Amino acid sequence: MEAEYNHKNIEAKWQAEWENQGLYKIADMVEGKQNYLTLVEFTYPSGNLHVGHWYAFTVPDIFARYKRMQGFNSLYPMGFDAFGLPAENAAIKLGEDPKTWTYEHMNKMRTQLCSMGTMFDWSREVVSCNPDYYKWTQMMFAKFFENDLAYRSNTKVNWCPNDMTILANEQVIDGKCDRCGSVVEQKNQEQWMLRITKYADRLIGDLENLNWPDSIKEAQKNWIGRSEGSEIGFQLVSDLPPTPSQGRGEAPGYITTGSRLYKELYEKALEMRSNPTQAEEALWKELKSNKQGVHFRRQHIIQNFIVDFLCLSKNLIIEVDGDIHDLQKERDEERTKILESLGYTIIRFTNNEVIENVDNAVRNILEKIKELGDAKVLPLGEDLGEVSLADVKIFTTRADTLFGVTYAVLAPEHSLVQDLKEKISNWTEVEKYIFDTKNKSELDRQQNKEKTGVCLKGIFAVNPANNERVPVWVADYVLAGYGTGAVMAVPAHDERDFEFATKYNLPIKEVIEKPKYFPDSKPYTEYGIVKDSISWMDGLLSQDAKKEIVEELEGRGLAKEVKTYRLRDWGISRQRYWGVPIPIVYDPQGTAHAISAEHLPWLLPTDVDHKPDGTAPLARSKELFERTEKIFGKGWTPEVETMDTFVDSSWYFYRYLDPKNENEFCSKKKMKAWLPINLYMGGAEHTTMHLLYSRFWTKALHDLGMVNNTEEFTIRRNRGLILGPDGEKMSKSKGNVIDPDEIVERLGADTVRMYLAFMGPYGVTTNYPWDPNGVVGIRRFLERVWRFVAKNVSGKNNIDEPVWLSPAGRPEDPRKDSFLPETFNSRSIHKTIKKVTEDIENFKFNTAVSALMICLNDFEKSENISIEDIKVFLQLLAPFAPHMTEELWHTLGESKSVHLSTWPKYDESKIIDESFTVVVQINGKVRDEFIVGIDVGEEEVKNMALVREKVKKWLGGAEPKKIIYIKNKLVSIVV
RNA sequence: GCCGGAGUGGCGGAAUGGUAGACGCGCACGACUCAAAAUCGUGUUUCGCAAGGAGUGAGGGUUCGAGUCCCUCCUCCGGCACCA
Repeated sequence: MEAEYNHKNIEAKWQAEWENQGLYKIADMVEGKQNYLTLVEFTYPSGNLHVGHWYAFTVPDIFARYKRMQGFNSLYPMGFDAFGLPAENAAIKLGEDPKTWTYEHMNKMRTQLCSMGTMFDWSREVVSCNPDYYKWTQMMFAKFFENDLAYRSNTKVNWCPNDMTILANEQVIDGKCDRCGSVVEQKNQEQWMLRITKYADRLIGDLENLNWPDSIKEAQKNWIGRSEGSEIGFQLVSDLPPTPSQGRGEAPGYITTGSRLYKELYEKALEMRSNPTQAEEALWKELKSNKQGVHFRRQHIIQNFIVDFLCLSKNLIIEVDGDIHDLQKERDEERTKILESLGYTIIRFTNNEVIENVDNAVRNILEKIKELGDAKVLPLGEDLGEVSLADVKIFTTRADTLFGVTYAVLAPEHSLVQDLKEKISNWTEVEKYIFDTKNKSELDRQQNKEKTGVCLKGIFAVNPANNERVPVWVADYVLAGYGTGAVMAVPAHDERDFEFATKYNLPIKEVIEKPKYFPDSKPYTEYGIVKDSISWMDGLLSQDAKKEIVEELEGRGLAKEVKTYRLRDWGISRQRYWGVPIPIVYDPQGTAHAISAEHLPWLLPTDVDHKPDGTAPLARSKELFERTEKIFGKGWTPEVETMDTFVDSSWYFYRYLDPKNENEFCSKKKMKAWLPINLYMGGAEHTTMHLLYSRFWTKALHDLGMVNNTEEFTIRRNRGLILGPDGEKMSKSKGNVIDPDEIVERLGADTVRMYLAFMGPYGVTTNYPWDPNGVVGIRRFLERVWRFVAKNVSGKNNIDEPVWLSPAGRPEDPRKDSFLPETFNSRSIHKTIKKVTEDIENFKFNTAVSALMICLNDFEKSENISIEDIKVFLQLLAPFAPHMTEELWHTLGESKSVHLSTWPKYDESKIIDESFTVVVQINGKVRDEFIVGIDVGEEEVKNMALVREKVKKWLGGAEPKKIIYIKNKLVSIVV
């Protein structure tokens, strides 16, 4: 045995030897062994291994090796996610063919990966760009198509102008392309979609039983974004002049809007607001700066009343004198003129009446209406005999605020906007607004959140709860893709609506108490008292109120409870070359047909210039078109788009189980043997992408009868990143990149593996900085192990007889009690077995390494260590440092691989200490400690504590009130 | 803003409600050496000569006892975000 640890020789030697032996070739089934599948995400053949790869692959390898030694038939597979943009872009840059580039880099990376000393079973390698792999990707897509899980749709898509392709929502980060960072544009385009939304509920529900971190579960739920609410029908009406003779006539009560009068007054009010006096301006300012301004709110409500009550009747105007703010006075003359010319009566309340108590003011108003007797108010839509132009469904989770609606908003893309353009008097303005919004990039939308919108003049929406007529706006703060693309705006209870209403001077109406009226029931609103501080999204309104309102409207067919999702269907079309061709052909009429299994794989053509120009390169393939016509007939054309690579990675793990199968993507038998996957370790960046897609894929395959399970990833743990020594993300520009090849060359793969395991707990998303000194510390440890074995073992490696390394410590009969000699070290090794085993189970590789270090420290201090103990130690170290331990294992006379040996078991009786340190606390502070034997009883220990000098001193003669004894730990004395 | 997670020495990090700082790095001193490196040994939260005191982001609370449990707040990291 060499005196010095030479990692280069050892690692090269054993990697070759293992390869020779086929040590890591794992059978599908082994008699008497349970299968255990440890999965890590297969890798992109970027062409160069970085520290991140080492962290991702070598630490889970420790786990897989440990499981194997524990007696499991442990599989740890690897493959290449070989289609996709980076490879393609790199190839283009170098003027190469993506295929050549990819295969070259895969070869290079395979060699690099082998240098890690992992137990990857390369006989099961999966390469997503191989036709015998993507054949199955295509087959699955075709099945999805036939079962309405794949469809073509013209939607707004995220377009990356640099990569010249569509991106999925998941691939847009902060409005930028997640690959190249370009600002993503919005574009309308046809593309292939997968109906992941159909699985939204199951994707949420099935999270329940997965052993995944809560953070991932929450993130997925969040991403899917289910919210439960109601869809409520609002009628859209035009503003035809009123026809007083029609309608319900006698029903007394409160109405607000409707009729030409409303229109006139509403517009007048708007004008007032858009062209305010100084006093009004001051008020708006106050509103904007002090959202909870009571003073304002009061006044504001009054103002709303003014607007509303202005419209109370055909011949009655009720007005609150607002001269305290100089608001109304100024306008009085003008308004009175208009009103009187229309033949209205004006009733005026003094400002004091209102300001003192708004509630009373309201009541007074109502009283006065009653007194007048003939003040008749007609519900809109009925009395006017207006024709409904259209129904618009809005989505809300706050149906309880229905009585606070003061306007409605349609998304600019909403189809009704186009449908009603004849009725919209300011169409030019509206059209321009829509055009402008369309051209906003995703980034613009996200960064510039100043609300904008245009009123659809000539159209009103009718609130079904109270038949109130409210104006309709288009605004891009309402998203076309969410809910129904239309909302009811309740500025008093929604911050966004509030902001918008404030900007455009729209009324704000607060619903304070449970609303009590519908057109058919008690006809007034309880506005209640405005409290001093009410927040915007207050929780004042109960679930009951919500339920009541929705039920009432449901009864009239105007509402229904619905669930809506943030999740969009998955757009998989890519206008790029290096991907799976979508297996669809179009007949001469343009109807899409899935390509049947006999023609799969539907090969990626090679006769194209694949430089991206925004159109699909496959469209330029003569061969592809000829092939299509040849097989399907004249006039048939191929689909020219390729698939998102997340499709490839959605099912790759199935293929590991049956990589050579030509008839099925994976036999059911093999699935049954290996699935579900026991452990899936990977990067946090896949939380709402790969992990979600893949779960969907499995469920879809399951529903099509193609796989057994609905979830395949039993345990998932996300890992963090390895940062540069400066604590920053590694990047060339920062010059903090650690090159693993260089470190492996200098210190060895075992050192790097073990250092990565030692950095901190695995399976949490903490990022750890690479410490160049820290890694040397691990190297030192391995050298110490080497020297320790070399020093003690030379010439004494007879494995039949436990060898006592120090003659002085040799006992009479080393096998008296067990096959392991009874020594201090025996206890030490048993403790270490326990600790390392438990820590690996919990992915706490760092403390497992620490336990091994402590064990070696003990060994070095000790006089006599048996060969058996050393061997156990090597076994425990083997998953971490597979090469070195293999070498030493053989040095100790073993002929079979240490990695095939059985994980040692500890003996509980060997771990128990004979004595322990009792800590004495007095009033919670540690004052003394002493050692007692394991079998000393509670009373005795307490008494021993009480008579100790230090304890007496601290007690100062005081009588203990209470003495608490914790077995084998402490005595706590309370005075 | 919402949802997760985390705040412990100079650093990475340890601690079933029971001696805070295991293990490693770094640093200091010592041994070996002509010397250096390597290696080995000793020490290393902080204030204090000591006895002793303080100490796990801040402030409260529960407890004989809190890094750990509860409440309020602050900071950092990750995810989502005009989602009605």
